[in-house]
Order: sequence, then C-alpha cells, then structure tokens
Amino acid sequence: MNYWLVKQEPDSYSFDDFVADKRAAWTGVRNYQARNNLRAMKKGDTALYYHSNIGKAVVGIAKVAKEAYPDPTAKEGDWVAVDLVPEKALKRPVTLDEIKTHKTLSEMVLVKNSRLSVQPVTKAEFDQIIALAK
DNA sequence: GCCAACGTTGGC
DNA sequence: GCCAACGTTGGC
Repeated sequence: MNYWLVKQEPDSYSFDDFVADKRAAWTGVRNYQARNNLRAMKKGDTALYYHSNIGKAVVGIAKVAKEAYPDPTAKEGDWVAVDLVPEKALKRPVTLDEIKTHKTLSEMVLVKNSRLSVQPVTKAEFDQIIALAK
C-alpha cells in the first residue's frame, strides 16, 4: 500500500465537493512527473487531499478506486486519469505552516516541490499528518 | 496582485 | 542539444 498526496484548489473542486460527488475522475493532469505518479497508484492506495492557495492544508483522505486509464479529457498525448473516492475528512486540517515546522514533514515533496500536483508520501509522513489531525 | 520556481517550447 | 523566452503554479 502506497501513500500519495493530490492537490486541488478548493475554488475549483474542494474536498466537500468531492464528498458530495462520492467519486471523482482525477483528470486534467498535464505534467509528466504527476502522470507517472498517477500510473504508479494501485487500487486501495491512500491519498491525502490538499487544498492549495486557499487554506493551504491537508483536509481529507481519499482512496484509489480505479487505477490509471487514458484521460478522457486529453485530446492528444499520453495522459492518464485515476478514480478516487473520499474516505473521510480530517478532524482538523493540517496546514502547510504546521507541515513546515515538523521535522518529519519538512522533507515532504509538498514542501520541496510545491508545484507538483500528484506526489508520493512516505508512510512516516502520512502517519505524522494523521497524528496532527487529531 | 506580485513574483519566484519550475516546466515547456522553440530558435539556433 | 542548448538555452532563452514564455506560461503556469502556488505561496506570500
């Protein structure tokens, strides 16, 4: 089981929207690194849901419901999408500020390469985020 | 709203 | 194949 972090601007698709939909096709990724991460996702993997720009916090947890398939929104090029389902909202969002101040989390891709929209997360990082959310 | 960081594009 | 120019992202 692997851990991931997906990023979304709450203005365009918040975690609440996601929960209301019960399932989302994660389409529109047009970055090679992010695409490779999508490809590496396995059904049942866990992903943190991060709100960029507004909030700047991890707000929820999602599960991979369907592994990578060709992105239907891509007219050309070799792009993929996955399907995600919401698992649960965190009791308390874990903000980017907090993440930066924690030693275990300061090496996260989120901090090092903030622009990557689909990123791997280590188990240690994941566990720490969950602990902080309580 | 600004701007730094990064990725992509295109001229050479 | 290099690198300058450009566009986009996202933190501030």
